[in-house]
Amino acid sequence: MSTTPAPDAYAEPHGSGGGVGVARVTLQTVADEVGVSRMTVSNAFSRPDQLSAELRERVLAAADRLGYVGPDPAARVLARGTTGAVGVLLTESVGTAFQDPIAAAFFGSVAEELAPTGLAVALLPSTGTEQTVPARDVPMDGALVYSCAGDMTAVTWLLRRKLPLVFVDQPPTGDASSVLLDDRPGARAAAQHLLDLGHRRIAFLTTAFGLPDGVAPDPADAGIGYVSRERVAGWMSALGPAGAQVTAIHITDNSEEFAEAGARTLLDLPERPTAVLCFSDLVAWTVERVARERGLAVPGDLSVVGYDDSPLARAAQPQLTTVRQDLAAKGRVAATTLTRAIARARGEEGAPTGPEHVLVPTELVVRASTGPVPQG
Amino acid sequence: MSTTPAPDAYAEPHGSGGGVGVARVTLQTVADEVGVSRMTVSNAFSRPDQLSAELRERVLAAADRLGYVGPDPAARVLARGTTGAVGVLLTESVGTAFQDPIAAAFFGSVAEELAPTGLAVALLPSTGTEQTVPARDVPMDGALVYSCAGDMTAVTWLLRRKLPLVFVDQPPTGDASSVLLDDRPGARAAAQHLLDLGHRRIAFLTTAFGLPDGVAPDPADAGIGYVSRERVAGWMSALGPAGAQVTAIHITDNSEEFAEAGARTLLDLPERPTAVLCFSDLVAWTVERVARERGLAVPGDLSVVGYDDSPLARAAQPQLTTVRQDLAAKGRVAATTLTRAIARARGEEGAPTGPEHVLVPTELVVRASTGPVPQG
DNA sequence: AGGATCTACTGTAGCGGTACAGAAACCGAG
DNA sequence: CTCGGTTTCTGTACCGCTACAGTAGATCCT
Repeated sequence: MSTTPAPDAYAEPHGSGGGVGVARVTLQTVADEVGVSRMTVSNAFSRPDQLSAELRERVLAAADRLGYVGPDPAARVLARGTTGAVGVLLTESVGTAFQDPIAAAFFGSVAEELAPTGLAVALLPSTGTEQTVPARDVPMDGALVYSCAGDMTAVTWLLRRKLPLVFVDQPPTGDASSVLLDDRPGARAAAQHLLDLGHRRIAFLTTAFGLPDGVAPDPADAGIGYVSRERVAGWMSALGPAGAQVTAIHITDNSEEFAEAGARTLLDLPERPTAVLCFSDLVAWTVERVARERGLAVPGDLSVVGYDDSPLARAAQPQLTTVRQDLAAKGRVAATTLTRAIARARGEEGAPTGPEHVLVPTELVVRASTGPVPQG
Repeated sequence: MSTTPAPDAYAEPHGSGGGVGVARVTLQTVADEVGVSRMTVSNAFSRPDQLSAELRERVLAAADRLGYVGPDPAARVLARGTTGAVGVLLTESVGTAFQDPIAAAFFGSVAEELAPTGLAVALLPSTGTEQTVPARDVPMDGALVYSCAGDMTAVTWLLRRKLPLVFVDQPPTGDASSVLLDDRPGARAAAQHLLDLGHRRIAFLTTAFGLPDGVAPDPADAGIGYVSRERVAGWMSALGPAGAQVTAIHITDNSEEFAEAGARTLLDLPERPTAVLCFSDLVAWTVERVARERGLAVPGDLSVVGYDDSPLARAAQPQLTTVRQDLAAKGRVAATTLTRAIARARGEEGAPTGPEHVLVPTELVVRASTGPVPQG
């Protein structure tokens, strides 16, 4: 015995890649070990009711012994035809999307609602390499298109794949479903609130909602500025008939930087408005700050209205009058609308027979940043 | 000719499932149309250099005509062995993770850094259904484990799958890589700053960093409270030697609600501390608010130090002295560490030969919420 | 006793691609 | 005219799993 060379000496005769190539453990490996068919092992993992509890135990034990984790997800996806994941298509810059607490809260709510269904959420950057375009190459059962102004090529891929789609904060294309904020009534209420306080010289501070002059509107770009347009429409529906004197100031982006520039422009106006309707709480918060820096009182000299009712609205001094959107609800609705769209594509029972379009309500919240129009 | 029945009349002879079952368009369909092999069509899409430009054009045109979008992602994943996606394992509650601006900014940075590589990010809720456990069932090339205190079952799945893993804000297991915040020096500097201002009665307001009494520490739970422990260790490394009188107040969770309770406890202390070191800016911000409500001046009566340098730190009144962590950098590093770990698993050249462990620096930022110890 | 119905397991036939090793045609050089 | 080297396309062999239709034996009912 002692002269017998160690068995290991003969292992891996050709010493392939230095041990990296350990033959993979598959269903078959386990099946051979237990002495059953591959199908039985598959059932032991995926359909326990198809075999006796006793055999299942033995199979699972053998699998454990061999270090078999379970059916390979990739292979399972191919064989089953479902992926267990849905995509979320984001704006050009994913980072920006996450900086925005509104977007972040929305994603969180979506993921949370989806978790119990076992669906994972895949974030799809709309850009990609030449080689890899997530919207085209990531396996998924459906996708959420979230306010993707501009870059429509990713959306085009999703459409071509005929994936169940839900457009959020953006009008839908084709037979996709949609979840839109019912912005107009909320915006209208905010404007009416200012009118009721006696304001007649009112400004908007909002992101651009039209295309640059001379650019032909591309139908594929229908989503651009949709949200701003709706909010402006809501504001105007109250202010127009009342004959208020309206000044619109456009800011490039919903960021503190641009908001600050916009606020300065606003306060430099020869006939300074007595109230301002802002695209977001961030903008409103910035206006408050700039006004304070100039020694103007809010709401004494200037009433400010925000939008979203984000945490910032309550953190601001004075706390912002704003239009609340229920982000948690929006996320939940988006998630269920998507799962229903997927069910529809699969022809499941009880699934909707066509695309669904949901409006999420908005509501005016009056706090301390608005007050009666100053005398004189 | 006019007597010939319309060709359509004979289409779909067995009228299968009412049109739902339109035979799927695959590589083969296109290949037959063009009269080439399946392989050639595959190459037309995936490896253009393998065929003549002219033929490729014809293939692509035919594909377009037939409505063939491109190789099926699921099948491609199986055949190629790579998925084009990485997972991010989140805390029990995905929603909570996204509420937290720190976490949100981190994810954004990760996704942004990953975008150019064409990798999508899959959010893995650590829970799932009985049937579906994302950490086990989602195809991915690797994963980030982000501060997943407690629930280790999902992590266990990832480990068993032998996926390339990067632990973030949590000590790594096995041969996983890690990206940790270098909390101690920053925390130490914050504590030293208070000492330099003359403070000797100092409180901590932090999330629990130990296990409840009587619970045996489970090695698998090594990650629990890691961050708090590090910060406390940093604070103590300065305060201990200086002989400061330290009171630790534990809060259940890094939320405004618990922070508020903690702040009250703190201010009710018989011998009220003159300064407080907080686990986060959110906690510090809350302390400022509660102090203000009680008519205490910050920093006149109480110095407050935050942590993270989140946007809240600058929004607070007075602006918070805090310890900055560079979230964008942390995200970038986490992303590249993960791609390197994946490269290593694939045995690519230039890949690291072992797990990598990166420390992200922290830095004290002095603002207005700290001042000299009050006289008397 | 003789079907009808279950339960427990197996075999076959894909799912829709890609890798890799040819084979055939082409091409300039010796 | 032959020969090595390209370029261009093809055939085969998987990737690892699941759906579905069976088969065989056990159980039940009348």
